[in-house]
Amino acid sequence: MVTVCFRAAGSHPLGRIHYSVGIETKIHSPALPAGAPSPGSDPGALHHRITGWFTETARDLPWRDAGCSPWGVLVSEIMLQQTPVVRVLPVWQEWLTRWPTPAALAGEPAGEAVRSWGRLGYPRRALRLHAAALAIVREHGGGVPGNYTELLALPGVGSYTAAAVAAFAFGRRETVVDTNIRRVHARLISGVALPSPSLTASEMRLAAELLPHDDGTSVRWNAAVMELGALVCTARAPKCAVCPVRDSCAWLAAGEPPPSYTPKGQSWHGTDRQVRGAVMAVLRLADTPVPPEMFQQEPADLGFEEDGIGVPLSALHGLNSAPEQLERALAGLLTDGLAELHQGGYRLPA
DNA sequence: TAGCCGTGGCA
DNA sequence: TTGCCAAGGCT
Repeated sequence: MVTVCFRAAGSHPLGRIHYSVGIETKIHSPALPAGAPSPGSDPGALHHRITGWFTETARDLPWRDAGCSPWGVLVSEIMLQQTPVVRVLPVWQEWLTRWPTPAALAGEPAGEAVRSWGRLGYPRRALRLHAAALAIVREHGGGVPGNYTELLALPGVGSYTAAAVAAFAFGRRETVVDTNIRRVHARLISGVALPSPSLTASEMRLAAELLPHDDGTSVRWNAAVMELGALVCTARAPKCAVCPVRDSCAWLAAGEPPPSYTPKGQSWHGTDRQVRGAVMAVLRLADTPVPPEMFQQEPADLGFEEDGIGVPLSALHGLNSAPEQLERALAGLLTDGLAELHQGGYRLPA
């Protein structure tokens, strides 16, 4: 029994994690949660219909091109974390032109990565991507590693990104689970409107169960389910009328029951995050260190040109009444390595 | 593990 | 207009 199950998980990095955590409970647990509905149709039919739909309607994205390097795929996956495709596209093109290899990025200061990150958001991702490039050069001879475990060890690469790069850049069979795939599984298989707030072990088991056994098919399946979640099975107003598996959907069959919980929104106005974002916008524009007192002056006095949108400078100016908030933001940026003190002013890391 | 971390489009 | 949401990761 143990031998059989270990062999089944052996080629599967996530399976190995489960094995090391607790083999008895994992091995003897059923493939599907006890109370969960069964898929309702055989997986082969789902595979055929969803991958067939993918072949016909998939977006033509540059990181899906056969000629795209593993580095290009890795950069895209980091940029796409919590960020829509349309905003990633132009920045990805610029990055791959400027830094076509990990060594090219590793040869420049981290601050250049942060600056060229632009307004993608979560700029610490730029910092981690730069650190990942350094690690790739130092520990992997300049080539993006191709297996899950080595990818997972890179800065900014978590379980999703490691599986995605191994699958999409190297053709490996991996259980890829992102927010799109989770939502498709929740509706199609489990019959609920939304997946649970955080990724659960049963979701991983379900995804592993649904994964086609053949390497190539599994890669297409991962991409196809993700695309289905992004284009059809969307969080708000899903387009069920054009869904290739609508007649197999447990959520539709159940009468589209509403979510069992209400997601808590992310606050923004008046938060430290807003101040951090405003400070970062100024630092990206500045070519000399910015003294702390400058952050609360009139935008025009900073000597920068408005960048056409004008949000960051005016937003920062409007925060005059919260000096302690600015202090927290600046201290946090220093701690995170997104800014450094130089000659009495703040600048991007050199 | 729950909280934190940017940004902008859209309903 | 306000709030939701987007190919998550880290502590």
